[in-house]
Amino acid sequence: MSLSLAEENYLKAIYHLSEDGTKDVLTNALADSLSTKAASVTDMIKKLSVKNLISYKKYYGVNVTAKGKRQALQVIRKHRLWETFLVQKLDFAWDEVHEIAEQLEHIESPRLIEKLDKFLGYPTVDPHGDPIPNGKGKIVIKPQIPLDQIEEGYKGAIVAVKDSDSAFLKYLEKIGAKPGKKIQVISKEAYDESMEVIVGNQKVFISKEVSKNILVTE
Amino acid sequence: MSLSLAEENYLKAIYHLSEDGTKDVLTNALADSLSTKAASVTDMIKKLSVKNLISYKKYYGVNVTAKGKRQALQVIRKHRLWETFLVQKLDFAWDEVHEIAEQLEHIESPRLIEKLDKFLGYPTVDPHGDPIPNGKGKIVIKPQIPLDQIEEGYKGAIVAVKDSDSAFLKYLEKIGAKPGKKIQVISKEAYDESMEVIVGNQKVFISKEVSKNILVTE
DNA sequence: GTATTTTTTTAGACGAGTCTAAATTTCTAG
DNA sequence: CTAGAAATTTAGACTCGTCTAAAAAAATAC
Repeated sequence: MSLSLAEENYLKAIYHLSEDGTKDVLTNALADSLSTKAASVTDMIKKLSVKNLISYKKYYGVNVTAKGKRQALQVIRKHRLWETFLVQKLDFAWDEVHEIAEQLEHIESPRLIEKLDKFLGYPTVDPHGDPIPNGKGKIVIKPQIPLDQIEEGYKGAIVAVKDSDSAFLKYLEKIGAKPGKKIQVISKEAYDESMEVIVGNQKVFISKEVSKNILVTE
Repeated sequence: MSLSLAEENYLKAIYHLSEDGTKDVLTNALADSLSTKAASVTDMIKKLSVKNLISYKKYYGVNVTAKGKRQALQVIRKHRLWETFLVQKLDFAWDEVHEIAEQLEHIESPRLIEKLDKFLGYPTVDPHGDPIPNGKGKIVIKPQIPLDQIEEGYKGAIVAVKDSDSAFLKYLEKIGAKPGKKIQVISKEAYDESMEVIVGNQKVFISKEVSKNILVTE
């Protein structure tokens, strides 16, 4: 019983907008997120509801069921594995891969995903640092703290970045800051909370604007 | 002006059934090949015709136009590059990749295909030995002769296989015969045209049934 | 060269997914 | 607590790709 492309996209959007199933999602929010109209959302919501993938109470928003969550996580797993492939193997920049992965995530072949996962060395995070659900749909999240809450003398590594704005990603690229890289905090300015850090082996100054969007290990 | 999934599939089928644009394709042949009904074929044919991708005269079959051929070759290029990726990088067997490539060939991103091509080292043939059209849609074909027309003493290499039946491919796998492998003809039996050949460094007997489906260099 | 069979096309319908416009329900200001 | 605003749902229509059944054209048989 496999899902259509549209069904997968709705399910994924609901899962994300509900913040991993914790909040209910409103019709208009979903319409905005999917660049469609509220009427279309209502139609699709009814279908997913009949299939027991989401729970829906008229006028009060929707959320994924356990079954829907499983399916959403499979799509997310595929999306993030493909993004990892595009960046690591095909040499795409982080900010170019989203649209392509958006297409690739709908390819149906469990064997393909298994083999891709193996080929990539069973990665646990994608190029943005977002966790990749495993084959059973489990997400293993390492604790991650925004860099702006870190004190002088810290040593650790970047695990993820929050903002996915292209200009921001390009800036990070330039200073060599990407998930997996080691990072040290040399000094922190009390006045504006700007920091001097070592990332890779380069010393750089970063503003609070930037540091709050970089997530690091404990 | 990009094509829908169905349009791409029709175009590709027409191109293949017309033997690269040399013969006209009949409605029923197309319906069989696409596992659909003649009425559906007629409908789609009209659409492709309006878009100038095929030329169509009622009751007399269709063929690709120059524009349609270009598009068909792009899809075929993508299909064969993905098959190559699946076999060479993800370690699939030849006979498992067709259906997956059938999905992957519709992913739209010229940059993706360029980068995939580079990643694979600009291959000229896919795992079945079929030529991969280049970025401009040109096919570079090496001369290829069915092995059953070859005489004793020949030394050359396998360039392709004709039959794509799974059992046949598995048999070839077993005797180590795949495109790129060197092959020598030790002896040929006049009575049934069976042959003794060395492929790789293994000596094997093959029937005419098999040899006529193996294509080799001049 | 007419009759029968085969192939192709047309006519009309359907499901998926979307839309606009109108109706309904819920929210919110005063 | 009620009127107006905002959000959501319903009604009806459209496109895409498909189908079945019937009509039309072409091929074939005798």
